[in-house]
Amino acid sequence: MTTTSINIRLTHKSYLREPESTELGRRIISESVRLIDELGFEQFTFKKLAAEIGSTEASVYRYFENKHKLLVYLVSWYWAWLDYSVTLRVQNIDNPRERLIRAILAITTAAQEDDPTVDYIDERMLYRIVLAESTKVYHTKEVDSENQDGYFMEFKNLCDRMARMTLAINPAYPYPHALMSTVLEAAHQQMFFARHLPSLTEICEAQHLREENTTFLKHLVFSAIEPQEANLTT
Amino acid sequence: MTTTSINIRLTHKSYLREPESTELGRRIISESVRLIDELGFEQFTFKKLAAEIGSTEASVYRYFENKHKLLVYLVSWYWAWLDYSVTLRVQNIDNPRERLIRAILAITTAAQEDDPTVDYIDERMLYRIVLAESTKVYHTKEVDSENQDGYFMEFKNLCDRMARMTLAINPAYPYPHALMSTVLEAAHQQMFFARHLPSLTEICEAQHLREENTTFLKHLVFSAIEPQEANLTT
DNA sequence: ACTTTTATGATAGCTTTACTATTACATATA
DNA sequence: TATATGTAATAGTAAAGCTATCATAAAAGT
Repeated sequence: MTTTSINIRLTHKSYLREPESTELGRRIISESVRLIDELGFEQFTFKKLAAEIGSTEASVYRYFENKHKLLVYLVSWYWAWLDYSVTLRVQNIDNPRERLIRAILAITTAAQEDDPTVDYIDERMLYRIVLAESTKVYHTKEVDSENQDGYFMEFKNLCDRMARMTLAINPAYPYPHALMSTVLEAAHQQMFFARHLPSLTEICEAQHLREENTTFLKHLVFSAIEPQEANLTT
Repeated sequence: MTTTSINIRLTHKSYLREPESTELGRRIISESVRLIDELGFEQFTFKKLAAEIGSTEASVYRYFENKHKLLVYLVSWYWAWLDYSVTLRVQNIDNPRERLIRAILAITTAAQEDDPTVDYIDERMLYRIVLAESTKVYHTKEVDSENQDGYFMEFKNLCDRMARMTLAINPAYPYPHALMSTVLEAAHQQMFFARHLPSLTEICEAQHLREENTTFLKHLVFSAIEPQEANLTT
C-alpha cells in the first residue's frame, strides 16, 4: 500500500508538543476539529475535548497552552494546506491569467475534495471552522506579539503568492496584497453569509453556491487588475 | 443653547433596559467603549466595568444579559450611526457616481470627525472596537436565532443602501450586495491590517492611511461595476 | 400625604472555565 | 539495578459569568 505522505509544516510553534508525532496528539487535533465544528469555539473547552478522547484536561494542556493557541494551530494548518493546494493546481501552467483563475478556484473549492491530505484531519469540517472562527486568531490584544512569533505566516505566504500572480498579469496594479487579503477573506465571508445572513449576498445556498462565489471573486479580481477587458464569463 | 439631539435608534432589543434613558445606562455605554478599547473584548468583564463606574456587577446585568449582547448593541449602534452619516453625505447629490463616491468616503472617514453625534459615545474609540471586534457579533453558534431577532439589521440596511447605489449606476451588475458586504468588511480589515499585519496590504500607517484606503476601495468598486471606464483617479 | 412601583446598591453564593501543582506510573537508558 | 524521562491522573485554585435576596432611595400614581 503506497500512501503519499504529505506533511504540512508550520513555521511557528503555537503548540507545546508536536501533535502529529503522537497518537494522543493526533486525536487531540481530529477531535478538536469535530468538537469546535459542533459547539463553536466559545463553547469548546479542553475539559469537553478530554472527555471526548478519553483523556484528561492536563494531558491536553501538555500539547497546547490554551484553546486559543490550538485554534491558531488549526487555522494555520488550513492556510498552509490551502497554499499547498494552490501550488499544486497552478504547477505546469504558464499563462498568468490561467494561473490566477486556477488559484481562485482552489480557494473556493479545495476543501470539497474527497480524499484528505492527512487522515486524521477532516478538511471539510476544518473549512467550516475557518469560515466561522478564523478571524478570531488575529482579533486579539496579543496580535502584535503573536505576529512577531510568526503565527500568521501561513496566511501571509498565501496572500503574497496570490499578489505575485496578479503582478504577473499587471505589474502596474498598485494594491496586489490589499486586493488578495480582501479576496481571501471575502471568499470565506460570502460562504458564511450565504448560509447565515443571505440578505448580504447574491450567492445563494440553493444553487451553484461555490460556482457563484468563484464567478463573483474572479470578476472582482480581474476587473480590478485589467479594467479594459474584464467580463463575467472569464 | 441649541444642541441638535440626534437619536440613533436600534430596531432590535439586545439590551434589557434602554441604556440611553438613564444616567447609569449612559455611563455603562461610555465606559464599556473605553474599557473594551483598552483591554480587548476577551479581557473585558462586567466586574471590571462596574468597578470603573463605581457601581456593581448586578446593576450592569440589569441593562445587558451578558457582554456579548453589549457588544451587539455597540456594533449595531455604530452601523446605524454610519448609515445615518452616509445618508447625510449623499443627500441633495443627484449624480449616481458622485453619490457612491461620497458613500465610500463616509465609510472610511466618518469616525474621524471631531464633533460627536451623542456626547456619551466616543466615535473614534467605538470605531477601533468595530475594527477589532465587530465580526465576533455574528461569528457565534447563535447567529441564526440572533439574526431572527433582528440583531444585524443595521448592517444589512447599510449594505442594502450601498447596493442600491451601485444598481443606480449599473442595473445589470449581478452582485451588488456581495460587493458591498465585501467592501464594508474590507474597509475595516485593511485599516486593521495596516496597523497590525502590514504585509497583507499596501495601505500604510505612515502615509495617507485613509486616503489610500478610499482610493483602493473606490477603484475596486468602480472597476467591478463599470469595467470600461474604471481608473485609479476617479 | 401616602402608597406603590421602580431603580440602584450591597452582599452572598453558585457553577463553569481556565489553568497549575503534585504525584503516580511506565518505559527507556546507563 | 538505578535513574532519568515522558506521560497521565488527581486534585486543587482563581477568576469569570451569572443569579438571588434584601435594603434603600427616588419617582410615580392615587
